[in-house]
Amino acid sequence: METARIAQVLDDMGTILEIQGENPFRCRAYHNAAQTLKGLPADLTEMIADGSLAGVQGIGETLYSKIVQLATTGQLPAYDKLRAETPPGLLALLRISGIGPKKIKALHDELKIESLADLRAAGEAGKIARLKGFGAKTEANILEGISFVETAGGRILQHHALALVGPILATIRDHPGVIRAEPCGSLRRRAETIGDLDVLFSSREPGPVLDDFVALPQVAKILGHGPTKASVLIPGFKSGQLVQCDVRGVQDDQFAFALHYFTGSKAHNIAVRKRALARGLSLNEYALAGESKSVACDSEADVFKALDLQYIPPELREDSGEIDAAEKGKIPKLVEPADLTGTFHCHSDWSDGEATLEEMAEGARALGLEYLGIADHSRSLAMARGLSIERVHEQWKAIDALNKKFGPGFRLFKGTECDVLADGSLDFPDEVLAGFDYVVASVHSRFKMPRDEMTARIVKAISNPYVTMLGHATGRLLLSRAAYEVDLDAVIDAAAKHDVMIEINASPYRLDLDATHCRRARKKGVTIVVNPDAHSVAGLKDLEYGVGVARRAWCAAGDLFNTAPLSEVESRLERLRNRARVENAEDPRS
DNA sequence: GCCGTTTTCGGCCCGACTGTTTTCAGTCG
Repeated sequence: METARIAQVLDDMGTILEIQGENPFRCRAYHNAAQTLKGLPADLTEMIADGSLAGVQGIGETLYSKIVQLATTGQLPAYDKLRAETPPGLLALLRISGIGPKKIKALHDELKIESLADLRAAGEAGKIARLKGFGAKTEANILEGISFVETAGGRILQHHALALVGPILATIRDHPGVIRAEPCGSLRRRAETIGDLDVLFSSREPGPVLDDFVALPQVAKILGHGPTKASVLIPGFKSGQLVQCDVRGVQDDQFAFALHYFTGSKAHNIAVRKRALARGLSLNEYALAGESKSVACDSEADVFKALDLQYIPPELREDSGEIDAAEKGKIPKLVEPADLTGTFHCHSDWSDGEATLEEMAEGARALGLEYLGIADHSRSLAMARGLSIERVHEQWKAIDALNKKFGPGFRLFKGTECDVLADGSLDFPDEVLAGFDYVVASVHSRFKMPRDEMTARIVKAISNPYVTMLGHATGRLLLSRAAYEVDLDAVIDAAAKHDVMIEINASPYRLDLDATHCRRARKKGVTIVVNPDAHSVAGLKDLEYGVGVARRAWCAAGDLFNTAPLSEVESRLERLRNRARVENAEDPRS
């Protein structure tokens, strides 16, 4: 069974145990193990084989054997038993804000509620308000919560979250009483998608700032409003969608602690708190203090330092080895947007892009890049106006002319986003591929292929010596289309073997390869390249989202191909092309 | 269910806010 699926099973088990009223720490152990599995440093199967899984913190004897059983047989009787005991509809009730395991258990025990539909019926009949511990308000909130999960809820994409939080942050920063304000939460950690928006500010008097915040015109509903914290719903980008925004105010000498606390992740916070406790200190969102003393910190770096840790950037705070690394001073200097020297996977109006070659080049120069690779679609992708071989030759001439015009100092590269056909062959013959400076191989068709076939297809494409890099490795569209079935570890191994780079597709709709696999690919020696998949000049700016993924994957500037100066990029591409020529010359078929 | 240089039992992160209470449980982050 897939690691992600195993994590899901453990998560569900923890939740069912909660609803059954089990010891909360036992439940948490399941949730923690699920979290740990998602951030595992290597392939689960390998870690079972080499015994390293047994040493992982938080996975004891019991969970170890359950995980191994799931991984090898795909079955777990204990899970089947739990599911049989608990109506499946009960888990869905957790999505209602304000409803937790205790309330679900009470509703199930007292009213025989087994689904959202049951809950709605009970609420409309006024039965919920009569239960002990419930009341009229709770009943109204539950009914509202049901319509919320059915229509408005759900996560949002990073660029949408930024667009929503921008005006709120600006309003708060403009408030005369505000000293500092920052977005935190998953947005600051640059998570792939964002659940809700979190903003922290410092002020001697937070109350009036919050009063102004909840009075903002975009606020559709106030969920809570106290002297230091307020939660509201604001309209998102899909019609009817509402997004939760939480704002917290603290005193300025508390800001560093609060910023760390509200940035999370939860797992990271727990681990850091435990570390504080081991040093006789207690860490919360206001202070780091022991019995007799309190440690003043003006920045997060001070907080980490007080715990004998190197500064840990928000992107690494997932409790996936960062605390160990920080203790040993092994946190890398993460890549930054300014480190990028150019990028490769971009489209022009020769295929489905909006801008001309020259406009794209000027856009890249305006961002301070030294080179830009144009990789328009190949001939099979008619829908995206894929280029015929004839058009490819014409485009090369156009690029040559532009490069002559630009002179030294900037260069357009001739690339192609070449379709990987169903059998793993490429959409252009080798003699055409040989004329490009580089080749991005991407899958755009037959997404429903069985896993083995899809893996073999991509591995075969990667083994073509003309392929320079693999485009959007899983084809996923965040929040709208699942990844195709593929064994990414096999793909990563093949990329390492054939010296093929793997792209981080920086489009906020894709972010593909993801950070977890990207980190694994790096460990196996695969070179990473951040590409915006830009279809317009504005799309080039998506590079920053790709850098976010690279940072979450622990990448330093040197781990990426497109941080090297133009001359080095040219010579490496040249070397890779020569490799292809030599291999083909040795091939008895040619 | 996990864990251990105050250890093999007895802990396990902690505070704000809400709604139900009449001092607190549940939920959330």
